[in-house]
Amino acid sequence: MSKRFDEVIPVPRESTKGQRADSGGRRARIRGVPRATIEDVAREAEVAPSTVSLAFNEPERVRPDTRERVLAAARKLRYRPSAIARRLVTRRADMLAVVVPDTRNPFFGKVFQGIDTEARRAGLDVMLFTTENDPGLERQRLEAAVRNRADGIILVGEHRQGPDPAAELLAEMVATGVQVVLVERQVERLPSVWGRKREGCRKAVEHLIGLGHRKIAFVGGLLAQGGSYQRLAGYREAMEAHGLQVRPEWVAEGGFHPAGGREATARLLALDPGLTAFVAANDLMALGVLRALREAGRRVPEDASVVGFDDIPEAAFVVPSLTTVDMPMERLGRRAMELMVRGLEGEVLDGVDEGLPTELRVRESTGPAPGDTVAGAMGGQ
Amino acid sequence: MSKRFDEVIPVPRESTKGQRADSGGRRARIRGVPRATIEDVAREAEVAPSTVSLAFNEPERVRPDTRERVLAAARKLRYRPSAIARRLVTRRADMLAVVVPDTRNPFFGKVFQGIDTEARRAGLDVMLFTTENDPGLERQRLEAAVRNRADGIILVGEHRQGPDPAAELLAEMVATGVQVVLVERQVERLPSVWGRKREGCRKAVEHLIGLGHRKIAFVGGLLAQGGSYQRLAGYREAMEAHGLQVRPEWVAEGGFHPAGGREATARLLALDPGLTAFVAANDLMALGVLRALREAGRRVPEDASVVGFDDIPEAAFVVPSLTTVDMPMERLGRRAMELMVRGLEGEVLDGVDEGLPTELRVRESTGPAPGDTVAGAMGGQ
DNA sequence: AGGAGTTGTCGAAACGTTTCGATGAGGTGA
DNA sequence: TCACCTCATCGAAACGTTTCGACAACTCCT
Repeated sequence: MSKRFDEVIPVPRESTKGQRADSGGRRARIRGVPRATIEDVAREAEVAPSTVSLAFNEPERVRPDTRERVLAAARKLRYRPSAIARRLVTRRADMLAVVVPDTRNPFFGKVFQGIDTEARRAGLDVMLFTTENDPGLERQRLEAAVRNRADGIILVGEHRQGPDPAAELLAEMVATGVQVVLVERQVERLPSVWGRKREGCRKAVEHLIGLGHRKIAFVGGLLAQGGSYQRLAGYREAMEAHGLQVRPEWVAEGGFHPAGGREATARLLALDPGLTAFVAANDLMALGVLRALREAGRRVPEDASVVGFDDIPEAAFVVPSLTTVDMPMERLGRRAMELMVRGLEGEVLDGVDEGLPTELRVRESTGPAPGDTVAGAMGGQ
Repeated sequence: MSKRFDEVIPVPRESTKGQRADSGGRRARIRGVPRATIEDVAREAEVAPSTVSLAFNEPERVRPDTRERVLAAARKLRYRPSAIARRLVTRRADMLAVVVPDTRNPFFGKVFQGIDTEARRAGLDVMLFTTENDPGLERQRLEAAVRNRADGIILVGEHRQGPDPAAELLAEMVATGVQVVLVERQVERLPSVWGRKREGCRKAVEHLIGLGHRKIAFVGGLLAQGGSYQRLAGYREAMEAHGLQVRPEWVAEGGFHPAGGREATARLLALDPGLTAFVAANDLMALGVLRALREAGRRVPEDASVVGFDDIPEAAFVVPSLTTVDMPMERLGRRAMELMVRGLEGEVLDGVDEGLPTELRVRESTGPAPGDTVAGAMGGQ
């Protein structure tokens, strides 16, 4: 019966000019004792397969002694029901796909942790895909999610400006009943959870202004990687609200990592050595800012102030500890997952668009502007 | 036909004292136009379903015009083959499970990135499970992997001392043909990839000894979370090789995060204020060490030296930048995945046990021991 | 013109579950 | 004792693919 698989015919397949990326050449599957199936258990327990199924899924519907017999047989044969077969017939995967740009960034790691915690509680398994910030890859990964017939998909992370390249595909998925939830991303009509970055950044800038700073730079992320428009907008708002002009040479962009922050800051300082404060798009970049300042011979916070974004665990521990805007990362993940579960239960999530609050955490990296003795009185939101 | 799913009977299920964790209550599946199946495509293209299958999987075996017709039909109907059904019949999932302790730790994030990169290239999808360092949870997650009939499983991260709690389950998986690859973990006979932590730690300590330090502390991870035995062993080796006594009060443990490092260091300083150097089990902890030292009024590197472990991206950017041991995290992931692919192709990986080299990166956080003017001449491996 | 290969397509069985309607054994009330 | 109901179990169909052997239509040779 399983004869066919004992010796795999390695299919000629010589002309491997096949450009079908998802075919992925056949592999051998040689060794391995076959797994027990529901039929094996049924035979062992002397009942019908359907009874075995009942014993597992609706135990109250089978007589206690039968159930015990079935369970014993299952244990004896080390039976583990095949989620594959079950999926096929129930048309439910009990599985979702999570798509993130990059697992190296602690931000996504924490969001994922939140997702995973809730998923576990809901009994859902999770496939994880990374996109490397590449829209083409992102598309492929979304396709993979639908191939796998995931019940739902959580898409994390901003995209470059302009119409969302995934919008059409997402719409198709929704049409076929896949539940979609967005994190830190917005697409018309799709449920979304995000941190109030604009507000957070405004608070950060107002904090700096309150400390007497006037020449405040914004160190943003790469436009191609989602930029940091909301944060930039918050920066602008706060500056303008206080009658401060935003000079183009006060805004720089760099990769969302320490090196990016450092290089951007070096450029900024070259353009205007008079800058006294820096707002970075995330904490990793802020570390780069700190380093660039040190290399320029500026002390923090005496000569210059720095604010980060996210409040990663490291932020409180670097020296000087980082004033930063707390993004509720794990909560974003948990909340997204809660919505997902509600959506899967049939609730319509059409208008849902939740901005979770952000909080300014003042630490050592910000202080009064140099030469300014009247620190104070302007902060607050 | 799909009538059955239009209105889901919410199954009484009142006696939910069922301890079967994996049953996860039924959910509604209401909306959603049905997906096109291979039969729909066959009908549209006026061929048999088996021909559609051929057209996709062995295109050279169907006539070009037929193939074109099939592809056109598929495109028109937005057909996406069901990976589920395919899995059932081929008995291959083209999918693996990756099990990590915690995605918040950048270490695992980078390892995963390596895994994912290679997996994509091999056309494999990946399920990710986290264990929170809990052996019970780990077991559950492994069970989930076999339920899902993953082709292989990559298990990342150390376990507490003593016999590996997962060994038995892993052996069963191997017996049924699941390919297992371990990262930073060793179980008899299972292929494993790891960084040479002992050697790395020895280099770190020798570097410190070379700088004149004699009272060197080891700030290790929590025993319950895998401890850091290899690193501790390297520390011991180096100390003893240089005739330095290892005092019990020079070794402390804490959680693998900044706070853990800080608290452990505070304890160490209380026990022996004479310590001049600290080796931490990872960079996150090292940040905590730095902070604890600062809080104790010690300057780094003038009064005390600190070495971290891993070389996370932040390490080069904090102030002072961290001397640390580079763990080839992404490479660990990539290598594990390469082994996995070879294993899936039928190669026997029985004796494989690869220790990838680690490298000491000397930066600003280490310097000559206070009061020692003869820095030098003893470093090296 | 007839037989032997070759090529392209097809039908049916199989993969391992769940679910629905059917069946039969006991229990109950008249 | 008979009709009726309930309860536990069963058999068969279905889920959406792949694969194997069968088969017809061509091509090629003699």
